[in-house]
Amino acid sequence: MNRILITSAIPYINGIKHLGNLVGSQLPSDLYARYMRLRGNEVMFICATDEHGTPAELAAAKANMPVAEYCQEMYEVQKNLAKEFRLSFDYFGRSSSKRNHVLTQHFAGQLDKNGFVSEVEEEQIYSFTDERFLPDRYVQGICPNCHYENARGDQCENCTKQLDPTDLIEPRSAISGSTELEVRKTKHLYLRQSLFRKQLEEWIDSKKDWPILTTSIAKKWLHDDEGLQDRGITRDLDWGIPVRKGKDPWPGMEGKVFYVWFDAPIEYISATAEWADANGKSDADWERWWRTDKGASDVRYIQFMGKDNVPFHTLSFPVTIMGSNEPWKLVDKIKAFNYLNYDGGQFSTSLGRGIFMDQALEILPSDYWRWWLLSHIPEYSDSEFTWDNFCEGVNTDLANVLGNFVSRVTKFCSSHFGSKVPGNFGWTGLEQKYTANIEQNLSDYQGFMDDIEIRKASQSLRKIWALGNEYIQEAAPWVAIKTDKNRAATMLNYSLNLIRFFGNISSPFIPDASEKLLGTFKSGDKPKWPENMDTALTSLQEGQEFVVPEIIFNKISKEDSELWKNRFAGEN
RNA sequence: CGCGGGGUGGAGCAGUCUGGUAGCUCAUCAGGCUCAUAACCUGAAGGCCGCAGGUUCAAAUCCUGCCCCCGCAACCA
Repeated sequence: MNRILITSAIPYINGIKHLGNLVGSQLPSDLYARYMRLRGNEVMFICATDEHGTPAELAAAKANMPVAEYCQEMYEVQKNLAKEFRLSFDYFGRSSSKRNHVLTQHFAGQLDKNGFVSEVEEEQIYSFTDERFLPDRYVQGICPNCHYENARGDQCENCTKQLDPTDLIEPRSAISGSTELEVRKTKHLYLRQSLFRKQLEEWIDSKKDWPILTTSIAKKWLHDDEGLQDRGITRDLDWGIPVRKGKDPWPGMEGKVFYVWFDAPIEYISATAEWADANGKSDADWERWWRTDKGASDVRYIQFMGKDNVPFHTLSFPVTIMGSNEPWKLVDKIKAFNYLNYDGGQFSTSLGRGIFMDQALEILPSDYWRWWLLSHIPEYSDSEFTWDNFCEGVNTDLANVLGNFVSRVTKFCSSHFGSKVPGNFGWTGLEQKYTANIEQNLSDYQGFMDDIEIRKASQSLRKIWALGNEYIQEAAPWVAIKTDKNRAATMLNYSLNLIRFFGNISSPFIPDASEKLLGTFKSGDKPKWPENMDTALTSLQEGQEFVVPEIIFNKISKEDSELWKNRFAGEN
């Protein structure tokens, strides 16, 4: 038994996430966590909400709520949606937790003590109307280069020129539109990442099993321009973790908070501590996952995230860990994903374009989404959600191949033998042939899951389901029943065992359906990974009762698909 | 010459590292079955692997140049 620590990138608090967010980190990490548990490993699977920063404050203001209250509410919403998508987190924490405050301040103190923090005086735009400093992106104006009217303070999206907010002609606040701005001097803490360039490069080079996407993004930031730059880790905001050196105040930094990207990854650790608190465990119980001096040296740690998160996880957060000079666990493997687009464009929260987690569950159960999203996950390039592809995938794989197999077997069996498992009067070469074939595919499936090759794993699983139909077609119990009832009984015994087998191996992808498949036999079994094929396919007792299940997956009709296509097309 | 990813039969993808008769799923067509959710099974047709050169006995795969699509990746998250 191995110990596997799994974290999903933590979703930002300002609203309900769309399917692109879901498929980029939470869903694949859940797949892996479920698989690893099924294989008998000890798993700690952590996620949380990422609650700090300007967008959270603005979203709260828009909702006319105090920011803490807003976050509390959205946390509950996200937590509940995660549950409905069957995301099996051991703990779903909050980056605003007490634990994270303490730990973030602790890391900052350690980094400072070790000389990896510097204080930098810089100029920032302050808006009187908004009563806040504006991040570069929230300053708009006319581009000095191309005269585009809505250039942002970090970059002009029209001519792509990189800008400073002070370059803009007629600058205004993107929040209020106010032009009552001034440049103010303000002091911030910088993380001296540049000192770690060599160490980071060696560390990244030592990782041979990371996706190209992960390493190429990391390398880009290591080598671009003058190489890895120091980064500001504090902000002039109200909502966040107050800047402190461990437990002590930080002179000159009063009223400032840590930058979200500094405290967000630390929440992976803090959330594990929150897990311990919530379950009446001791510090030792969470530290054995994170402290290599306290039992974590045999832990394998895997992170899941979208490509936009990669620089923080390959560079900044490792620097935070390394620079602490404390024995915290570093990540072993980073699995990063590209983006999922929606029907020819991007998902858009502001335009209401695309499908959001709550809406998805209004129209179909989670397994439909889980299966399609995972089998089409943007693993090696951006991929696209279209209703035609979605319906095709769901109807073919889930309804026609898997669901229909269960129907034809259970219905045929109950009409000829009653709702009891018929006897096995001995396998022939046919059963042996299919067993061997399934075993081969199971071994592929297992290999792909171990390597986190999700699309390939889904193809192997699908192939196994299809073998059920191929078997029953070739066996043709509807012919055998006329002349040799025992032979027909054996075929159905084998087929019913296949249903149970499918239930056992499919649960990482489709946990609810998996439960239904196992529930067919009224045994209340939990999914269990098959260790031996012969045993797995002969495990049902003769005479054991089963129920003919309701339709497990309904097909999606053309009408529904058209209806949904229009509903989610967005405003424009 | 901003950077990264991608360009393989109608659609979605694998194969490219480690050159050697181009593979999978879906859709199409034909046949079979009739237990089943008009489902299932079998077979066929369909591709000069973005373009142009080069290396080689041999290139989707290696090298050079070019074209096209997607994304923006720390100071929004």
